[in-house]
Amino acid sequence: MIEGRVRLSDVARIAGVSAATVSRVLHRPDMVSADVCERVNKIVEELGYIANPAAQALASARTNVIGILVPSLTNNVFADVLRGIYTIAQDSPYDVQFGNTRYSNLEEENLLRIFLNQKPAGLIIAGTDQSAASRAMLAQATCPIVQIMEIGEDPIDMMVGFSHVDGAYVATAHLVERGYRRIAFLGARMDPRTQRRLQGYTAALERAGVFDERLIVTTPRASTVTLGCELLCLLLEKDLAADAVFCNNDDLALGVLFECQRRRIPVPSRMGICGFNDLEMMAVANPSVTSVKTFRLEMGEEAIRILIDKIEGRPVPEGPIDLGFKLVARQSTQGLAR
Amino acid sequence: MIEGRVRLSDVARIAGVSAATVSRVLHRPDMVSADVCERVNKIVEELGYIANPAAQALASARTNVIGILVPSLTNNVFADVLRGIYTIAQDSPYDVQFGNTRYSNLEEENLLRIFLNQKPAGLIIAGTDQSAASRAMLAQATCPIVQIMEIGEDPIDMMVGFSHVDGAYVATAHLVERGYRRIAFLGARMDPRTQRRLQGYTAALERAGVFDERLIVTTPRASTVTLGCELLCLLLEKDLAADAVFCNNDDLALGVLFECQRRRIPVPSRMGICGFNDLEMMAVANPSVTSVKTFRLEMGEEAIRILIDKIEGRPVPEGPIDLGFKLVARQSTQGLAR
DNA sequence: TTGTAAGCGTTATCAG
DNA sequence: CTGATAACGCTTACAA
Repeated sequence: MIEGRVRLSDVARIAGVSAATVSRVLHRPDMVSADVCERVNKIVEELGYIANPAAQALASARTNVIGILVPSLTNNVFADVLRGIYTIAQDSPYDVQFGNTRYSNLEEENLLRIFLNQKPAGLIIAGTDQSAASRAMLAQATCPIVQIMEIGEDPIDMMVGFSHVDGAYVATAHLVERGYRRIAFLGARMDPRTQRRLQGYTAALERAGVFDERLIVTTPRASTVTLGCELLCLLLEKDLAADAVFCNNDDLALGVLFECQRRRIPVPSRMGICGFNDLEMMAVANPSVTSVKTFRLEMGEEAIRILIDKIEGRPVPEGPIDLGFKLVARQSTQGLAR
Repeated sequence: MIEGRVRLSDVARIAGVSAATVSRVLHRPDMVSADVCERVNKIVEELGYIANPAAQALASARTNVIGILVPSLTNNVFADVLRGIYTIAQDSPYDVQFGNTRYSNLEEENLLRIFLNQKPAGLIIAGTDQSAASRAMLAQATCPIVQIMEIGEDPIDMMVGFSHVDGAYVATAHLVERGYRRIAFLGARMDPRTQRRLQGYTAALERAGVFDERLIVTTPRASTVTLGCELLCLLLEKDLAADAVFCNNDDLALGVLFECQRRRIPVPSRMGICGFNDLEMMAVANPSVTSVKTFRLEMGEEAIRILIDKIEGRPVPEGPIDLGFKLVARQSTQGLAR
């Protein structure tokens, strides 16, 4: 038994070869004769040798770390994206390391500095609204980078997402098409993606000639179901004869549904409700709630897939990858009572 | 301007001191004269020097990484715990690194091997049901370890959690006390903590003399709101005159509520519903849903707090830390119609 | 209080 | 195809 950790040199000594050879067996087996390869592998196995990542990183000036920068780790939406990333990363030689920017450009810069300092193999970063400082750091980075969640102007490198403006536009147009006219917007957090949804909402209503700015109710607070209840209360207090709400996300929509039930406001005959993201529960709520399905899992999977492809020198699709969205019309927007 | 990354030696050269001194300024400022200290710090600042973590780890044979091993990163419950951990870790010199064991002992072993190989500063691991192999590895580890989520027998090192058996017992006893008699158990995933909740449920009903094994409906699938609907359907199909359900968690409970609404089964007058964890939305559902509040954020915070205390040699509480739980009775268990 | 110098465990260059 | 040997950037006795 070897005292302490098993090192490369231990494997080498026991296999009767040099450390360099063991290293080659592990990284470039094609450069080593088959029998040496096999013998070394057996000993690696027997000894349970695991490379010291610090030494590897130091010697090779690179790591197998893929850094992920998102504004929240726990929010349903990002949780799904992370799950997608994780799924693919599991079967790859890369370790993912998550950083939580907490919706702050400053925190993003700090994390970026730390991550980049580790010479990561690649980087995934949420959104397209990085600060100038972050942009500068990213521009200097030598590793591939994928921006996720949105599709936008001048990608830093690669990009996979969808148009929040269009998603909101389609949802709002659907409400108009179902006969709703006094359509409110309920928004929480008001991060860049929420702002874009507000844009889409506005565009759709202006096009239909029924836009009324007073129907927009927002808050910087993080969205929760409870907050959905509260925002609906705020809206109703304004007494603007709202007959539908487009919610920035499904948590709010569910809260609106609960609050309507509590106030005996019939959904959808007196109040239409549309959410965003299409969380699993929207389909089974009662009434079921219309939402805009987004492909969060797929976004994570695709992002890390093309990132790894690029890291390993394989060809990747040209230009931003638009995963789109899908309006899922359900009971909650079936139209007003006639 | 220095080409490439700024190294310790660059700082040393410009400050006119040795590399060792710079290292001391950064780690043991008390060993260095005040003015040298100040001068070095200024240059570190100016140059934007950030230590190469790989070199640090290699030279010092330790890291500032705290490893976190949980069965899921996205499940609401763990998401909250992780958030608590993150909050505290942010203001510490430690980096947290998450590992997802996906409810598998085997994956846990593999991750443990990888983590331990990095000589982490500390480890947080969910649950008390580690495999023999994992236990052995943990026993050999030289860093402090905190087991979270549960309180149980022979802690490996430190422990912070609560009793799932007791939580379920109290919830079930509450249903009995409110007059329900045909109380079903709906459980998903059936991980160790769910099993213990089932134990508590069973104990409470046996004590009340109303235990009926046929009322237990479980599935290995992961819990979702949709699954709550499905499990209730399964239960009702059995035609056992169930008059209440204790759900393994709040997702299921919400699904049960929706399904009851759909089937026009009045809650709570014909069907009582109790969840577990007390997610934010339970309070605003309609009717509001009774649940067992658990202190997930606090669990994460406390776990990493005592871990860091121990790492840094400060005294830590003796024995497991029981954070308890709290039954929150709401409309959904107000009793049967008389 | 400060500097010198020897590693830490790999990888990579260059011969052979 | 394989083996020496010199980095990689930092920490830490040990000396001064």
